[in-house]
Amino acid sequence: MSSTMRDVARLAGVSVKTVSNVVNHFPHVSPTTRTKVLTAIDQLGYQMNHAARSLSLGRTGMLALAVPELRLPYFSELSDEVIAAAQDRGYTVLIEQTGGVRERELEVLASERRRMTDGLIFSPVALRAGDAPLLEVSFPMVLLGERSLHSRVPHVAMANVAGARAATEHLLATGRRRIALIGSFDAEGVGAGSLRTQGFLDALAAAGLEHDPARTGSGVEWNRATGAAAMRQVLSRGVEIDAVLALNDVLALGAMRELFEHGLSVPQDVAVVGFDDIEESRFSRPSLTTVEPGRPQIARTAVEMLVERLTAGESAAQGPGQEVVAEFRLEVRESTALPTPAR
Amino acid sequence: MSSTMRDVARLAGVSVKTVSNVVNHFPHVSPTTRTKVLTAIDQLGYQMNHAARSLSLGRTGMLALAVPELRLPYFSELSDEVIAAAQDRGYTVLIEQTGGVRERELEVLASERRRMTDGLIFSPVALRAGDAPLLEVSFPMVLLGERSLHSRVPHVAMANVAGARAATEHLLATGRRRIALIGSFDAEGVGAGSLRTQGFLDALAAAGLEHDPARTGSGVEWNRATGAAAMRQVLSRGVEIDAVLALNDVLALGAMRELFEHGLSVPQDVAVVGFDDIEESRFSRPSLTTVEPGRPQIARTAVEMLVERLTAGESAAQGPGQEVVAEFRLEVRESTALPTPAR
DNA sequence: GGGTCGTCGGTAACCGGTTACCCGACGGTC
DNA sequence: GACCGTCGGGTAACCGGTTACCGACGACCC
Repeated sequence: MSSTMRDVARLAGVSVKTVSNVVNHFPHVSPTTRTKVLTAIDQLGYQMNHAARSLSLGRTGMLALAVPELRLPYFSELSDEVIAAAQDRGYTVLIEQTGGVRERELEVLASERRRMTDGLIFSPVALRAGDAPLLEVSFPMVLLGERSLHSRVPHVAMANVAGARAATEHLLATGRRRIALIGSFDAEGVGAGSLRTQGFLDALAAAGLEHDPARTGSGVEWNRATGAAAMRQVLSRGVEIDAVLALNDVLALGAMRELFEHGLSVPQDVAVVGFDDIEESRFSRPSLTTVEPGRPQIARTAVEMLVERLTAGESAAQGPGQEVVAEFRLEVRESTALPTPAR
Repeated sequence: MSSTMRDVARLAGVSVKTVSNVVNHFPHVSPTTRTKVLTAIDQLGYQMNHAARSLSLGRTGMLALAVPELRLPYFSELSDEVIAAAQDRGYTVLIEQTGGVRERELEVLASERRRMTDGLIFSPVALRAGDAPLLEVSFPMVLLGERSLHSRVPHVAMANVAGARAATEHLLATGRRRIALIGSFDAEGVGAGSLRTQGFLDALAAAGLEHDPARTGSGVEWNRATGAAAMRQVLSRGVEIDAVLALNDVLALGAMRELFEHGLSVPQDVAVVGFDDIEESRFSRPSLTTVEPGRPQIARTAVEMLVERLTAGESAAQGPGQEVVAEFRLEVRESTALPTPAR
């Protein structure tokens, strides 16, 4: 069907080595020879066979990115950024979805696709503390997540505790005292949920306040529907609230939706804060105050760390479990605005 | 580093052919032999080298999906559905982004990644009528889009004209007469924009109405920000409106946001309809009436058509440019609700 | 009991690149 | 004019699977 390097070599009257030298931009090829080869390639419409190259080199040029779900805005935006960063370094990204389910997250580590990619950027959300040993894998991997889970695997973390704490402090600073917590997490989990909750509780404690469990709306899956349901749960208990901290933006958006259904206005009656800074939060009504966790930096850093491992050769193994914590920023928007003084 | 089929064969005391037979689930392998081989595989932790297999078989087991942008909800949801459908058939999906830019869409057709995948599901949005010949490619491809662009390439289309017409008729049926059109498109384009606009105009014409160009808000890039800007444009002209048809959901969401900024309420003052039925539209405030274009069916059908081409062998070339048009459904939600009669 | 058929498994060529190693040619030096 | 160093370019082995072809062995039949 398609032509091979041998065909090109024959047509150009050179050897396969020379063709290889040309396509790989090796030095030490005379201009005349180069031209001959390029002409032949053009004439035959030659395109390199990627499988053969991979087999020979022992690398595929692909990185895998494993995320819970692509349809969650945070992860689709993250994927976009990872793809861009990888592209800059000559890598192609293969996305895998785990559904945020522990079994499927563990499967990712042993998947057949590990043999199709040179390395993995893995964002687990359902693994537990006891799973740490399973992360000691033999292939290059960079984790997106919390330090609690892994010992010697390099990873890029976000400031979950500090971010949630800052968000909560912002609510406190604007006079709110009865803050609902929307979204929960697997008790054995070590993911963002427990850390963000920690930051929330820390801020309350520092202000001498205690969290009333009746103000917690549970929802392990973080999407709009569970956000709405969790909010409904809290409201149905008849407990008074003047603010909401949601564990992420989509939960917050679902919660806002539910508040409106109940005739409560944001931010006049209830202030709302999210976490993630997805694009939608800038266009919701009202726009959502949220924690920007440094997602572009996370994507870029993860790719850089992984590519570095890949190109470092033998020295790769020696590297200690590197950790980078991205810088966060609180994006204050309408959902936590104070009533105008004039009022 | 890792072990090969030869190693397994040696340890199991059989030949590579037998190992191959076992891992590929060929019949005619005695249970005892199978067990020996599986034990050896287990013992060595053998995993097949994917590149070698691809080289030998001449297929990679990967399908490419080229979309404008993953961060647009419509495409992240579509990607999820395509990945699921491909997985069911044993294929892995590689996502490529074109940014909705014509040059990059053309690049996709010649990309190095074509050699890494067995086929392509391509959703072009910026190609023009004159580009049709460029789509006569030598590799298996299924297009997501409009029939106007391609002659003999199999494709899966959505009912853009009929869907937009139904949406517009719904607005007319609820008494709206001064409908703004939000979003525009490349005049030379043949994408969804022109077709949806066509459906809109058709519906108006059928009702004996004419569209006032002052009610068109332009925005070629379809996202929330342009939706808001387009709405602002229309409102700033001082022209009266009682409804909005946006060319897709994110434009509609941006437009709603802008209407609120101007103190207009939806649906009391202005009714709004979108197109795509992204998940967010069910949770916006108010929830958005929209056209559900049959996206799951589109994803499934596209994968089925492509896989069929791939497995059909030589007969593949003979197939005529198959076309499937997905069934749409108008999802009526709050954004077009009639004021309650009691009022 | 010998021949034939069917089953199971071995051998080796092949997929299409990369690259270690080698050689030939050419320019420069004494 | 002979020798040496340098550099462009050729040959062939190798990456790790798949598979055409072939041989061996057991069962079944006459």
